[in-house]
Amino acid sequence: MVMRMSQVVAPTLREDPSEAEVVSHKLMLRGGFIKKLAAGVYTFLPLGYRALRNVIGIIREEMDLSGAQEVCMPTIIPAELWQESGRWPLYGKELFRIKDRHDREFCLGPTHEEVITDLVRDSIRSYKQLPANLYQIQTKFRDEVRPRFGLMRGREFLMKDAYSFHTSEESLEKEYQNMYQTYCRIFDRMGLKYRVVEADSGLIGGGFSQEFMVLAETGEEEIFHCNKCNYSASRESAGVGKYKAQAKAQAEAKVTEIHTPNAKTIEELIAFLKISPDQMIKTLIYETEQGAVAALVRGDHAINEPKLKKVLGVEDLRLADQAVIKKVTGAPVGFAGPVGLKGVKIVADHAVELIPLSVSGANKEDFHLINIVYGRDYKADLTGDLRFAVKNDNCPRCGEGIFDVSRGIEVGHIFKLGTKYSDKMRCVYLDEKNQEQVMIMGCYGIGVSRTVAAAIEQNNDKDGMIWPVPLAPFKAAIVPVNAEEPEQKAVAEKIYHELQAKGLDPLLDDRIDRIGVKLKDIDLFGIPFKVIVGPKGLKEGKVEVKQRRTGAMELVPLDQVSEKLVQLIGG
RNA sequence: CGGGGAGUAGCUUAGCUUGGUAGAGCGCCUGGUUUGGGACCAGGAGGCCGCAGGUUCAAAUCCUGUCUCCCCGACCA
Repeated sequence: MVMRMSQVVAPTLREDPSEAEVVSHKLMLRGGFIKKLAAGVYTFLPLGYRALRNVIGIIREEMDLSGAQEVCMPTIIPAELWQESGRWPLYGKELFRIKDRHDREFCLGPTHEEVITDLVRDSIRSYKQLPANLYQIQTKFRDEVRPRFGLMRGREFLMKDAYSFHTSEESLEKEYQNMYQTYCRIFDRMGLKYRVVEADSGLIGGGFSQEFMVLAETGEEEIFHCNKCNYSASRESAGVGKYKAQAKAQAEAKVTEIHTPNAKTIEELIAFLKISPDQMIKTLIYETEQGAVAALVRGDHAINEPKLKKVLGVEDLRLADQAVIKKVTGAPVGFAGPVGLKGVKIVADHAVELIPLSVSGANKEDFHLINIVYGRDYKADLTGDLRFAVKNDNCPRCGEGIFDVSRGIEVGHIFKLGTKYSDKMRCVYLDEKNQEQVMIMGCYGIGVSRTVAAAIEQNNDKDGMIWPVPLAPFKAAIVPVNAEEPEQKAVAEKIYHELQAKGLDPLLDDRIDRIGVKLKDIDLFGIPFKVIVGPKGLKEGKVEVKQRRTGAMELVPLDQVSEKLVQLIGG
């Protein structure tokens, strides 16, 4: 097949479409890579689909190499399976629910633990068939509350999901490491800069998990990493290490009640009392299955509810409403504090204990207390790490370094699921002793379409995308300065066929357009190399080879062009 | 789901306050002049002004409802 630009369906735009905000979204729309059909639902046009196929190809090759087997499961899933796993009522509105003509309930699969578990429990009976790792590359649906940023957070998107089944934790651990290595190879091959972080496993459940983050200034996620050791974690799960030297409280300063009319928020208080937020105690009243609790964090910190759950050992946690707050503290919202608080468990973040003289609500409308000393004026029933980490916090792993923060885009996530699904869905096998055992599972995802967006997010400039070679929709574009001039035309065609013969995936820009227009488009597309065929070069029997990323240009004799590109593209 | 904003040609948009023949730039088509980084001239095609009601002699414009899209927040295997 000859790829001639004059025939490629790529409706490019000179202006940014008003619907796009982030750079990858703008560029893909401008380059005619994708077209929106509905919020969070996109068509891939030829150029976009070529890039997507490159991503798919690398993932598929590496997954196959890892020993995983590809399958393809339905996108439409009967509700019964989800009821069996218990997720039907839990998953909420994000689950795209539909009914068939007989009023039977289904959902569009947002993830496929249920389907794969159903498959494996019926297909695998013996320990001799384990371990097994099955994967698919398939469209997923999540009715996101707010789809945004183009392919970054769509409602319909392409995902690679793999599920492994084991007879032991050791076997799972081995496969988990295998997947870890496989993921590293996948993202290395794509030429993307990424970092692996420890993460919270969220609704999918299970224990330890790691996320693969493509680094980009514009990433949605904050990544915390130690400047001394190799600890790195997502904002949700980053632990806060031990605090260093603490100032001793001045015991003589007595707790004093201050009238603070209308000052309910931290901002209002620091302005009113002329203090800094790190002197404040933020007191949040929560309801749990064990009753109400008062959680304390420093005024400049944000509470991390999953951490709070862990420290308290509760399942159910929600912020108390006004009535409960009034009952617990005796004051309206905004005046809660730990001093004199009775009848609720008090749980404090480590940082709160260390405030020398702190300020909090007085549990009395329009009053706050100052000069509070921990241990003298109140004591927490429980202390722990309750808050989101911030830049410069101490590393919990090595205790030496502090956190740097960078931004990234989550493109991969690997989990040890354990028996969460196999247990509920009775996915069992017979072991050597003829005993029935529940399979232990792992689960490994890559956001395939999101990876395309992430690659652009990481690699672009004012002129457009800059594809890493392995992902580029075309590796090289041959651009005659004047496509109507016979010599240029002939030379361009010849080079085109040479490159194609060498499997270099070239594009021939045969459009009858001014050179500037053609080059602008090719740059926008992010094609790594351009071969410019013009009269100046031809006089000396040469063409120009120009690199998209660096702008570097080299004159290359005609008979050496294909060789040169083989060398540049790397075969 | 809460707050904000926007729907006018393929794209970017003006017009709306103060109702009276729907405009521009880009792109597209034809002809000509050009031709090494988004050319120029001339001519042309292309609009249910998101949709539905209402007010009015008359609605892109005013009123009501509704749908869609975007942004911030909450949410996010």
